[in-house]
Amino acid sequence: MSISSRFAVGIHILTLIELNKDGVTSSEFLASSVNTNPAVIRKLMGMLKKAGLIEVHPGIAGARLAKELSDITLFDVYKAVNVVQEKELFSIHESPHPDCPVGRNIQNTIEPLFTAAQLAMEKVLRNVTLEDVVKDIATKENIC
Amino acid sequence: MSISSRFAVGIHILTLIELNKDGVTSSEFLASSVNTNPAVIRKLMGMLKKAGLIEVHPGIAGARLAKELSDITLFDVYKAVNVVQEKELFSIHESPHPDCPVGRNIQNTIEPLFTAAQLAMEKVLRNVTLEDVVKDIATKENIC
DNA sequence: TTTATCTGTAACAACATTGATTACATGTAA
DNA sequence: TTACATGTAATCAATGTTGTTACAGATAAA
Repeated sequence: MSISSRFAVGIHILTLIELNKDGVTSSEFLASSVNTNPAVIRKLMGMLKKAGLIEVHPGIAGARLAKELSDITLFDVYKAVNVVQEKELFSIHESPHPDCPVGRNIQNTIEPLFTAAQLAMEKVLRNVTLEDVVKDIATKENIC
Repeated sequence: MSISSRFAVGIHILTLIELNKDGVTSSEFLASSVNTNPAVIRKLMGMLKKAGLIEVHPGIAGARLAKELSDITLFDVYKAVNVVQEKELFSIHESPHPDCPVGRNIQNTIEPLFTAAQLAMEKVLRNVTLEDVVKDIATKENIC
């Protein structure tokens, strides 16, 4: 099972808004680049807006970044699109049997281990900004 | 979205096999402790067996660990129960538009970042063994 | 004010995965 | 032979994802 591609698409959206900042980045334009439906993009834009990452207004075409590129980390996007809940990357089975020494302790024993693993993953995401992503694409395109 | 509880149940199974090593750990016994169906347990036991973590034989009740407790890491269990594929904790949208500078590069740019995050998470799992889990439960039960 | 165009959002379908359940074939030992 | 265990397939309900359609509401321009 994989984490929803909303995360990757969210990064795509923000990156394209930046690289197209001299133009109008509408949901249709984004949908074409991502290769999906404009309604899907608008739903994601709603999440990014709610998280304070972009500015977008009903009736007005286009979206703009609400923060500096270097102030937006992949973790911000990850949280914005709501793909993984806090402490819930891994799920633990409910209601193990309380009469068993393992059953009555397994959840409390496992939980901090799973949380530590999740936090390690999230720490990597915190250390990458959209600026890094944009620069990497610029390098690949030789427009640096 | 969460990683399947097969992972947590796999840990539960192995831990209980160890703590019940003087008895017979059948799928029914395990199912009772986990609070699920014996067939679910047998399916998981099949995965753990295939990964070389336990020994179990058709027609013979009970399972035994195939390795030392300290030689089984959470990562081994995680791989055994097949909850996350290599490089696929995060999914990336397919077929972005090749005519767009972002569309034609986003996958290659994002992939190593996602992989790094996944590896950081897995590294934590590699550093915890079943022995740690069993000891923690023993401590909680005051049977240390 | 009307019209065109955009965002915001809800409803629905198609699909995949999970976990539970049932059933039964197969293997083992008494 | 019998009792009981594992191995495994089929099915189902519940859930989440993604795509699609439709339409309400906001805005700007004619």
